[in-house]
Amino acid sequence: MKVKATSFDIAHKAGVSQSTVSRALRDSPLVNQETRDKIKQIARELNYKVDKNASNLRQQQSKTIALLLFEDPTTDDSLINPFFLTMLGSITRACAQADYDLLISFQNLSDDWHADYEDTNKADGIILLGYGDYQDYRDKLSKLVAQGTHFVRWGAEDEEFPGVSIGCDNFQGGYDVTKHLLEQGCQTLAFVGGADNHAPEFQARYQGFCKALGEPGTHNSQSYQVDAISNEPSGYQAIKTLLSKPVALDAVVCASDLIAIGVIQALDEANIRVPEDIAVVGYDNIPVSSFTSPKLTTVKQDTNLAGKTLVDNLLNLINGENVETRTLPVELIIRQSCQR
Amino acid sequence: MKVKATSFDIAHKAGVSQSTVSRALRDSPLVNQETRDKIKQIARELNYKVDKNASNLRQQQSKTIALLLFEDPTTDDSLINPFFLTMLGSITRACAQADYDLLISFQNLSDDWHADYEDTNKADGIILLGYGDYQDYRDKLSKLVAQGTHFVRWGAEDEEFPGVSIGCDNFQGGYDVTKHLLEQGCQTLAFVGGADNHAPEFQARYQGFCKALGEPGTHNSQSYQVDAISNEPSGYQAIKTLLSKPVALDAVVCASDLIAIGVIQALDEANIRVPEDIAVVGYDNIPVSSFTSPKLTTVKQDTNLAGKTLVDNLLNLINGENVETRTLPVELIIRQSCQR
DNA sequence: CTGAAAGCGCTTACAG
DNA sequence: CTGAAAGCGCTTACAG
Repeated sequence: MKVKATSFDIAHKAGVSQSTVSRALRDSPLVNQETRDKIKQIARELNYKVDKNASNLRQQQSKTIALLLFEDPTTDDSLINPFFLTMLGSITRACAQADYDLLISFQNLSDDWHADYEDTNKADGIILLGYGDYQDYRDKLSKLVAQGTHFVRWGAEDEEFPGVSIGCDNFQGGYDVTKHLLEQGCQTLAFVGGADNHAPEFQARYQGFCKALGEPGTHNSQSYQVDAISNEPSGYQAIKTLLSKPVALDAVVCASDLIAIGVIQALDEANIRVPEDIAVVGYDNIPVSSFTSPKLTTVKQDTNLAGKTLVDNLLNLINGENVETRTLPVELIIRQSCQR
Repeated sequence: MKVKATSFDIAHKAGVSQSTVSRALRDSPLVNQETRDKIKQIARELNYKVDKNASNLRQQQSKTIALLLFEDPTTDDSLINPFFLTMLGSITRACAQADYDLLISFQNLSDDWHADYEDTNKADGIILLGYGDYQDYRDKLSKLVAQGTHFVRWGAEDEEFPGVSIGCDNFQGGYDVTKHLLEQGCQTLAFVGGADNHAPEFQARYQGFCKALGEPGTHNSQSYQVDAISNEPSGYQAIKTLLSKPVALDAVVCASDLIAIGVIQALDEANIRVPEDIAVVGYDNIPVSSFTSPKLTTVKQDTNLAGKTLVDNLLNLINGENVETRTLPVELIIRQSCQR
C-alpha cells in the first residue's frame, strides 16, 4: 500500500522548511526561483499532491460548487431531460476553467434538498437546476437566503422569488415560435405544457404564445392549452386528449422538445401528417430534435453561455460581489415540422 | 454575514466538553442518551453542521466518489450520449444511498484526466465512464493501478486491461438482436459501428452479430460492417455510404440507439421504409427509442443495476475487499422497427 | 460515561 | 527570502 507524501517529506528531502515548500508549491514570489524549481521537482518525484481537506480547512473554502438538480417528482427518475445533460456539460466545463470542482446531486421535493453543502464546507456555493415546480421550494430558497448561502437558480425570472436567477427569455421564445406559425398561415393553435405558475418557464412560454395570438391580424385565430410536463408520454397523452375533442387544429406549440416528440408520435398513430395537416414546434433544441421525422422546429437556448453565466455569477456571489438576475437571448431554429 | 457555529460553541452552550459534542453528534453509544439529545437539540438550534474538511482531514477519507466521463474526442462535447445521463442518475442515487458525494468531471484524452482526485483526498475512489476509445488510456489506467488508486471502469470486459470493470454483456446483446432479425427472415445484414478494439463495447456487439451469422441455417445470409461512432450524424453518414454501394440490405444492426436514429433518418430521406424495406435495430434503450418512428427495437442495459454495481464495487475496493470484473445481463426489447 | 490533549496536513501572520 | 509557530475544526486514543 502506498503512503502519501506530505509537505514535510518534501521539506526534508529539499533541506528547507515545510513553510517554504508550501509557498513554493503555491508559486509564491517570496520563494527564490531556484528553491522553487527544486521543490517542485521533488514534489513530482514523490508524486506529491496537496491534501485538499487540509488546504480547504485552513483556507475556509472548498473550491467546489454543488449542482442540485431538482426534478418534477412525477417524473420517472431515469428520464431526466436531455436539455439538462447539455447544461451539465457546460457547467462542468465552466467550473473546470475556474479551477472549481463540481459536486452533483439529484434531489426530490421531499428531501432536505439544500443538503447543507455550503454549511458543511463541502461547497462554496450552489447552482439550482431544474424544470418543474419550484413554487414548492420557495420556503427553502428563502431559508437559503436567510442562511447567507451563495446560490444561483436556473430558470424563469420571477420577482417573487428569493435569490438570483439566470434564465433564457422564455417569453420571447414562446412569442417568436408562435409568430412564425401565424405567419405560415396557422389559425387554430394549441399550447401543450403546464401554463400555471407551478412551471414558471412553461408559463412564460405560454404567455409569449398568447401575446402573439393577441396581435393585430389574428382575429380569425383560436387557441387552446393542455397541461403536460416535460416528457414524451405526457405530450403523447395531452395531444390524445385534445384530439378526442371537436377541434380543428393546425398547429401545436409544445413547451419542450420532449413533449413535441410525444405529440408527433400520437399524431403519427392517428394518421395525421406533420407538418401537412398539423405543424408542431418544440422548445430546447435537444440533440435529437434534428433527427426526428420530420425535423423539429424549436427554440434554442445557448447552453454554453448559460452554463458559463451561472458559474461566473455564482463565483462573483461567493466573492461578495453584487450579482443581478439575467435573462439570456433565445434563437428560433426553423426545420421541417412547421413547413406548410 | 453569518458566522458558522463550531462544536465548541455547542459544548459551551451545553456545558459539556467538545469531545462529548463530537461523540454525541456521531451517535456514539458512549454518550448518555439525555446528553446526546440535548446536544443534538442545541446543534439544531444553532444550525450547526459538521465541517467536512475538518472531519475528512482527521479521518483521512473524503466520503466522496469522483466520476470521470471520458468521451471520444471526435464527438462534439455538447452531445453526450443520453445513455450516460441515465447512468449518471443511477450512480448519483447509489452514492447518495451509501452516504457518499459525487464529484463529476468530463475529461479529454489530452488532459491529465485521472486528475489526482484520490491523491488530493478529494475522492476516495474513481468511476470511469465512457464509450469510445480507451485503448489510449491503457497507460494511464496502469498508472492508476500502480499508484494504488481505487477505481472501477464501466465497459467491456478485457483481460488486457488493468483494473476492475463492470459492464453489460455486449456480445450476448449483439447476438440476441441479430438472431432475432435472422428469425424474422432477414438475410443481408449490416452492422453500423466501430468494430475494432478501439471501441471494445462496439466490438463485442459486432462479435455477437458475427456469431449469429455464423450459425447453421444462415448459409444464404450476407453481412457488412461500416464504422460509426455513437451519435446520429455518424450513423447517418455511415448508412449513406453503404447505400451508395450495390448492396441489397434488409436489416441494419446499429451499435447504439443514436446511430440507429441517424440511420432511420437517412433511410427515410432515401424513401426506404423501415421496417418494411429494411429493419433497423439499436442498442441502449435510451428514452427516446420508444418515441422514434417506427419505435426502435433495441437492447436494454439495466442501468439501475449497473450504477449500483459500480458504486458498490468501488466501495468494496475502497474498503480493501477483493472485487472482480462483472458482466451484467442484457434484455432484448422488441418494437416495430424490425417487424416484417 | 466524560474530559484534556494530540494530531490530521496544510497556510500564513510574525519575526528575522 | 526563510523558518518556527499558530491554528483551521474536527475525531479518537488515553486517562479517569
